[in-house]
Amino acid sequence: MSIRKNTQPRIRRTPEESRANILASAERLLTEQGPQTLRLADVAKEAGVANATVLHHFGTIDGVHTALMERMIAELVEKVMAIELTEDTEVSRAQALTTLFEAFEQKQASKLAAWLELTHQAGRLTNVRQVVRDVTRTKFHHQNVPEDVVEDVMLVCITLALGVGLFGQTLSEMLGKPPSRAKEMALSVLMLGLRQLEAERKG
Amino acid sequence: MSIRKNTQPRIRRTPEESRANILASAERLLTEQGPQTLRLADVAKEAGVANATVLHHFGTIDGVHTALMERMIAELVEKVMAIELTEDTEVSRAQALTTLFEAFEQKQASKLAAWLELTHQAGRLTNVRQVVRDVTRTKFHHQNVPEDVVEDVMLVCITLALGVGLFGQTLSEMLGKPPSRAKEMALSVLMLGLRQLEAERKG
DNA sequence: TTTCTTATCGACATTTTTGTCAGTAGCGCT
DNA sequence: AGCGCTACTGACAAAAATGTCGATAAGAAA
Repeated sequence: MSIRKNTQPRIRRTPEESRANILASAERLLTEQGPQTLRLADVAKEAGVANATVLHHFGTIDGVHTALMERMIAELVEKVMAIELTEDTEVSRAQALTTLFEAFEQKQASKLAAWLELTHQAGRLTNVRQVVRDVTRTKFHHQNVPEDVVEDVMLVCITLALGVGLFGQTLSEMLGKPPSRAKEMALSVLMLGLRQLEAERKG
Repeated sequence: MSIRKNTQPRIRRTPEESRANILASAERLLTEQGPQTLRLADVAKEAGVANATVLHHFGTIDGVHTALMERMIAELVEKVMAIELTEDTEVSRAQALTTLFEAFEQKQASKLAAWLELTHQAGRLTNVRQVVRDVTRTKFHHQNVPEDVVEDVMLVCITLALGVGLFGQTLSEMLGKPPSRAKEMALSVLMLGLRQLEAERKG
């Protein structure tokens, strides 16, 4: 006489699918609830699996954290590298900047960056320099501007994009303005500032 | 026959001193080790007191968090309000911006802000709007610029200051540049951009 | 000195979170 | 159908973190 536990039928995924499912849930938690909800039980529940299943695929909860960081970093890098800047007109530059801002906003890449910074894990971003170098060469090589000037400019753009991505919406709303106001203002100031910087270099 | 435990002599502080000591330790932990080290045992150890002592003064570990947030917020507000901008020349404006950047950098105010944002506690910053209003009125009332334009400008400045404060150093170093490079570049671009914005408004 | 208040502490209790393990069940293969 | 592999699970164990409590001692006041 066997006792029949009324459990749900199991969903059996490929290891890749299962890992992807768990990481997607973790990412949702990170961006919607904050890093402190990235606990074993929370992640497992969000993913709809048992705690032990998470550990089966990632070893420890820290393994989940690491894998999540790497996944999000890869996503972001891909997005940034995909930004088009074939010709450097005002219009195309504005578009590129807008895309950059959105890359740091969507998928909460800025939150990831802040998380890394606060947890002193920014060292994981080992390829930032390489990415910036690649972008400098591939997108700006047709300009006659020294590479380290381009890098300095990208430094400001990224810093501002991160600031806007992380704080823009909250700050805008705190001041009783539409949530995209910070982004818009940042874009304006950046465009004008960069134009002037360029003019100064030439003049 | 009494057993003499070899314990350190107790340090007895006033409640205010004790709270201050604990909060200072917590702040040190937050900025040097990250938010996840703001645990009861960590804070107590850093402050050199027993766990129970921390709870005696703050009730729960969350009480410590709250008190710390409030303390750091008050500090920051004080610093921002102290920024001088009597006359709006290029030089005085540059000084004011530099001071603003440093206010968000020192004492790790940007880390506090990121912590609040990530933990969805930004609502604690209830007086941001009031501070911005006050600054607008007291520091800019001599200008003939509409108040909400001033507010928009301050929005960009704060966003950028937060971005620089949180990510500036790390990003600069990742690109193989001196740690203050992001701040310097941000200042340049901001100054030029604001000047242009002003010119456009007038023209 | 003696008394009183209370900041402080160690020991313990409770709760939360992580990790282990042996057995179960889905699925492809023969 | 039967077999083998392994993703999956619940139950349990271990560790970590928070919080409670009675006793102690530092300092002020009588």
